[in-house]
Amino acid sequence: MARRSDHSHDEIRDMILNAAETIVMEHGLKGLSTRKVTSDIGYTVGTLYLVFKNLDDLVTHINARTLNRLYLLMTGDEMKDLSQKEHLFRLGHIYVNFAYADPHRWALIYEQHYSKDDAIPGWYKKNIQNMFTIVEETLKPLAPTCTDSEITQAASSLWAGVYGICMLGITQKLSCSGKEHVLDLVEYLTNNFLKGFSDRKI
Amino acid sequence: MARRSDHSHDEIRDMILNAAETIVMEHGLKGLSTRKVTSDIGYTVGTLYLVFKNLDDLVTHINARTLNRLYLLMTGDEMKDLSQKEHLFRLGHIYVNFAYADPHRWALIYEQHYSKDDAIPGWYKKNIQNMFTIVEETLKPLAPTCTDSEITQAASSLWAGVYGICMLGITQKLSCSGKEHVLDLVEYLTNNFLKGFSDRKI
DNA sequence: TTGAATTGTGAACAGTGCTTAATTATAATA
DNA sequence: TATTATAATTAAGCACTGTTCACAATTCAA
Repeated sequence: MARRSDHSHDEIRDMILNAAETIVMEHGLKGLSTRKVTSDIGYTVGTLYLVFKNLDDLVTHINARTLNRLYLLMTGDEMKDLSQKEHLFRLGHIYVNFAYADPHRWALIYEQHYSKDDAIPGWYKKNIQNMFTIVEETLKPLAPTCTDSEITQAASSLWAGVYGICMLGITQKLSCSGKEHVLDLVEYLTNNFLKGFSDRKI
Repeated sequence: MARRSDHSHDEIRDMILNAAETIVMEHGLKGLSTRKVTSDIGYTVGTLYLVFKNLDDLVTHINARTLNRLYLLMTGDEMKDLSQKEHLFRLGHIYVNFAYADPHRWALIYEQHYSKDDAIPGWYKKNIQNMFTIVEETLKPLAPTCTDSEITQAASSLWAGVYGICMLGITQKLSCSGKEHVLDLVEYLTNNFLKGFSDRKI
């Protein structure tokens, strides 16, 4: 049994996050339990509550990690030297591939439903917002006369759309749910959307 | 305690579905438990398992009801005498209003994640497909030269997009999540999509 | 009226999130 | 070095969860 000298507070925090992530990747949210996580790292339940407020809090931190990973991919070096249109299509491509690479971990972001009392932490909301901001920045050059609020609207609707296709694909609610088909759908949506978006008259 | 003469098998089935629906509407999936449902109708747990395979099966049947209700709205009388474009916008309008009228009951459709062993029942898959079919039928006249498979692709991507906007709106993951704003986003997506869809050259 | 068939129960099992009194190991002090 | 104080960790316990199944209650048929 682990004693306190074995690991620092921060080490335990990381160990819990890693173990929890592994469980989620293999068995989804359903497989995630406080006892399973802590026994996997050689501790007992109580320890988890010294580090995280509760299981929901742990999930929030897993999701923050996931969002950060996705953010890094969406802003990586391979995104340089692309036309703005190509840039947008690449973003969709990255998103779908990310989701299909680890469906459980990706879906966890959207499986967490906060009750009214226990609101979404502000710092976490920013993590979500960051993704939309990338899309906004990509859309801006495609319609230079657009107001900021219309850019926000465009990014919101397009990216929520990309999410929707991805989610219905992964949860088998589309007529055809393979990754390649979902990639096609995202490209198709983006393409049609862009035509309307670029050609608009103010 | 209820005795067998009190209610027929089918009556109990309906009572369970009604009670479960009420719980879901008020407290979401988290509030739904076999004991709560059955005690609400004056029975005990065991009875539920005489009527439904398990809790997942019950949820599937709640969702089937929800999808049927939505289907009726999307094919109702008020849908007649509309231009094809108006028809499509009206579908989006109905969908968003339906989701916001009972967020928990609507979200339940997408909260159910089937494991690989326990696949989605075929009859239930048809219920999902029906919704996409309505969209397909509405899109067809807007691009008469389209192949069936492209119509399917268009309906899938657009409607999954509408779903995505709705879900992120209801779960507070958009910069602005009010119903009116979500309605705007759906209209915006549909509008831009349609421009690309109608103007396409084959 | 008796026996068979059906209907419903509720205890039991193994699990869940979370709390907390008690215990143990370390660090600081005398 | 021995003792005390502090912090880390445990393990038991609470009120739940889904699911099963031997049993009891009720109805129907003979």
